[in-house]
Amino acid sequence: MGRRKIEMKMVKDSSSRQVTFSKRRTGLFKKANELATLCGAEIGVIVFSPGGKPFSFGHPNVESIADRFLNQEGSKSKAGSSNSKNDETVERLSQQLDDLNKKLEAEKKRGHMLDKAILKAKGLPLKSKAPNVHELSQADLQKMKESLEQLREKVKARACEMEASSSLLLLANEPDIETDRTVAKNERETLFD
Amino acid sequence: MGRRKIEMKMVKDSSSRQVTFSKRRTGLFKKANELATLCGAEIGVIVFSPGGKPFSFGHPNVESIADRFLNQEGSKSKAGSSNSKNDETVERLSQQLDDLNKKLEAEKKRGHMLDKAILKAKGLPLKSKAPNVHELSQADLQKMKESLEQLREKVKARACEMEASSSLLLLANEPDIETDRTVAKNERETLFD
DNA sequence: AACTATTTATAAGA
DNA sequence: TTCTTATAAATAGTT
Repeated sequence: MGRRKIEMKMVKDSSSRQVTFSKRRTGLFKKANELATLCGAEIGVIVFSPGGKPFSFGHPNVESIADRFLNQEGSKSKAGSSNSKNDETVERLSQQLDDLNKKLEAEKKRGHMLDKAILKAKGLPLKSKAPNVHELSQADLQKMKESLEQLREKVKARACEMEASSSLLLLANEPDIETDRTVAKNERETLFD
Repeated sequence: MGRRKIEMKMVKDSSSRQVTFSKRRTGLFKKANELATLCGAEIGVIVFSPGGKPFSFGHPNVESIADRFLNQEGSKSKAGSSNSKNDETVERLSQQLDDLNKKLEAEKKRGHMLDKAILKAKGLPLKSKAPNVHELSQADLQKMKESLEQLREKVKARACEMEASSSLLLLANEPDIETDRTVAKNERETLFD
């Protein structure tokens, strides 16, 4: 695989093993997510690192998958009426979690591409003042302008959509949640440099 | 992937979806096995097909992994209540939700900044017919044009992702754009210098 | 954390 | 379905 093929046995060097673990765990979760998305499957993945640290991926969430799997034969029994409310809560939270996860994924992807686009743009010349500008037809320029404006609209629409759903989520679930500006700042302060 | 790249959405055709599910489930389990082997990790993977049929992979076995995962937190306090397990789950999910909400907030900021950049771009050269356009070289215009054309091709497949970055790419090439001083400085002051 | 040279995974097609 | 194959994706080694 990759730059070199590796033997399928325990990686000896502890440091390399940690790196491999991290990379492959990420890859595994991604694959699991793709399988869930493409096929509508419900998936739970639980990984304990060599150090015993737990990681998990779940669609819609690990707990429900694990429960369902473990109780496949035993079926449900002790269904007290006091549990039904909690069950509903779990179901609702799970759905919200799933939804949020999807949105986050989309946003992260977009952000990453944004980074790349900006880096690319920085490398472009732009110094020369061109005399041959007229070789592009006015029609071309008009087309470009229109496209740009369409894009603006789409971007705006998307921003609004996100804001709306976020607000809804907050209202429905955490009325007193606080917006964490610190996280926002820290996560992207090196973006545009 | 493969012969063609596919959209990351539910495969519509039921037959194709079944094939995809089968292939990717195999691939996922193989990856899980490799991770366990290479890193000495303990892994459990549970998959319910769209039809509700269960599949699982475990190293050393799924049950022990699932048990360990479900009980690792349940042991910390109130063990007497019959609702404790559900309560733990709710608590866990709530925490995840909270965390995700914060991350979404952070990502949303990117969208807002995009908006600001685009708003700033209004009243830029492209809007007024010609004068400022002459300051762009033909090569630059050609690049912009090509970017737009590439963009159009990709709109179908990646509607929400490419348009934003492409817009910014075009805007970033704009020599007359101003930075928005009202935004916190470590967020974007050096954006378009 | 980013970068590539390669290896793997896999979507279509036979 | 299983096999093939062209192409996309993952990733080992490196910086």
